[in-house]
Parts: sequence; C-alpha cells; structure tokens
Amino acid sequence: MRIGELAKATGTKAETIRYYEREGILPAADRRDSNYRDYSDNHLAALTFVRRARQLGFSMAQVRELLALSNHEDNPCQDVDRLVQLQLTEVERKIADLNALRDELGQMLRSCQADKIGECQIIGSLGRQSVM
Amino acid sequence: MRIGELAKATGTKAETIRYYEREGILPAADRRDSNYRDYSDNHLAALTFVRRARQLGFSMAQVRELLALSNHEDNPCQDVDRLVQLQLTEVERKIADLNALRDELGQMLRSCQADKIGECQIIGSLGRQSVM
DNA sequence: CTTGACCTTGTAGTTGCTACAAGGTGCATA
DNA sequence: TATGCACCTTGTAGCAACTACAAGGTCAAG
Ligand SMILES: [Zn+2]
Ligand SMILES: [Zn+2]
Ligand SMILES: [Zn+2]
Ligand SMILES: [Zn+2]
Repeated sequence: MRIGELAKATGTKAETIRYYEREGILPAADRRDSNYRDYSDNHLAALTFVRRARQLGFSMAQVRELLALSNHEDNPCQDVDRLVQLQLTEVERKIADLNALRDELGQMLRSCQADKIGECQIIGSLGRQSVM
Repeated sequence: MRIGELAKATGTKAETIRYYEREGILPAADRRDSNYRDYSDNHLAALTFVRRARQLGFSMAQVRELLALSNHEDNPCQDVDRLVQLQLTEVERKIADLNALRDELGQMLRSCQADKIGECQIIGSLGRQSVM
C-alpha cells in the first residue's frame, strides 16, 4: 500500500508516518520504481502499535522501549508492566493536578459577584500566590 | 531587585522571565548602570499574575487577554468569566480523557498473567485498534 | 587581584508533530 | 496526445513554552 492508504487505514497523516520513519520509530518502507513508499501488513501492524501507544500517552522514547521489548518474545513481561505502571502513575498524577485546577477555576467563577473588572475577584485572585 | 531575586521570589527561572519580556508578556525592566535588569514590586505582581494564570492552564495568548482585561477596570467582568469558563471546560475535557486512559492502562495491567513477552496481553493489546 | 556568583545577549534545542514549497508520478479524460 | 488532477517525493521551517548553552561583562568577598 502507498503512504496515503496506510495513513487512512491508521488515522495518521502521511507526514507523520514519514516523520516516524525518519525517527526510526517505523522501519523504512520498500520503494517502487517511482520511488513511492510501499507498505506491507507488517508496517500496518507496527504503525497501529505505535499510534495506540501514543494515544495511551506514552512518549516517543517509551514507544521505542515498548517496540524493543515487543521484539524479544523470550524476555519477561515485567519490563512491559513497569512501563505501563509508570504511565498509569503519571496519568493519575495528571488527573489529580487537573482536579485541583478544576476546583480552583470553579471557585473563581463562583467567587465573583462584581460586574466591573475593578472589583473582580477573579482578577484579584490571579494576582495572589497560590497556596497549592 | 535583580532578575535572580525576582526569579526566586516567584519560582520562575531567570531565562523564563527574559523570555516573557521578549514576548511582551511582562513590561521591560529598568536597567542599572551595569545594564542589569532592575525590577519593582509592580513587576513582581505582574509576574505573579502571569505565573498563576499559567499554572491554571491558561495559554500565553489567554494570559495576554487576561492582562489586557485586568488593565481595564471599568470593563465588565463577563469577559474574564468567559475565559475562566472556557478554561474550566477544557480542563474537564482533559480530565475525562485521562480517566479513560487510566481505565485502559489499569485493564492492561490486570489483563496479563503471562511472564514471557511472547504471550504478553499488554503487548498484544497495543497491536489492536482501540475501540475508543 | 583573583575567584565565583551573578548578569548580559544571542542562538539553538526540546516534543511530536504540522505545514509548506518545489517538483516528480500515475491515471483518467478531452 | 495533452492535460488535469490527485498523489507522491525531499527538504525546510514553524508551533508552544520554555530551557540550555556559549561567550562575555559586573560586582562583592577574601
Ligand atoms: Zn530476545
Ligand atoms: Zn469578576
Ligand atoms: Zn479601560
Ligand atoms: Zn505481559
């Protein structure tokens, strides 16, 4: 398949696929006489893997690790678990941060009964140090 | 105060402060004979405002808007409210996304009882299209 | 007078793409 | 056959919001 088809099949822009190839995240494709890239089902599987990992919030570096791990079938699962656990912890931290943010923004919204910015509690609270 | 003191007082790197000045987010500081920047309490207040807004997840562009609004004391609060409401909505969307991520990562972790990567459910599930 | 902490400017790197520009290819249609 | 159009190629530059140098100037302490 050509890059456009692979792009459509995976919901990835062609430019992103080329970028992955440049970065060594995806193996280089075969070339036709026209010099067009020619992808196999293996590439489709690999790109699906990469995109899914990225959607799950793994960094490019982590994706590289996951790819390396997935190529060593005889290795223990533990290494993969570690990465997933790490990512889970990170996501939970972000959720906690965002919950705190949401609360603060909500309080700001409720706090201001003024209608001129001169007395606006929101503007006022931006100028104060956070207690967080 | 010199840039280092302002940096310490606000938990901002000196380089970031210079960056804000370049970007017009902060007014330029006075200069001493040495050409060192010299900051006033007004700068401290302004930088505190900026940092707080950034911590709350506002983009630089939004910070610019907030700053512009805060300089028009006679304007209605509504404009500020709108920005805060927008940011609140955005934060809530991110929380929802991350909750979904957390669930998926949790399921992945629980799904794998294998101990060799060859049979790893986690690696397997990365290769499959997400249903989300 | 030297050391060391601090400051200056300018430039380049970070992450993960995304957006051109300038040109080549391949296929349908007039 | 020509020509249009969608698709492909490479290379380079841009995005956000910093961050990290490098090469040099300033200032107070010892
Ligand atoms: Zn192996
Ligand atoms: Zn208000
Ligand atoms: Zn006004
Ligand atoms: Zn496993």
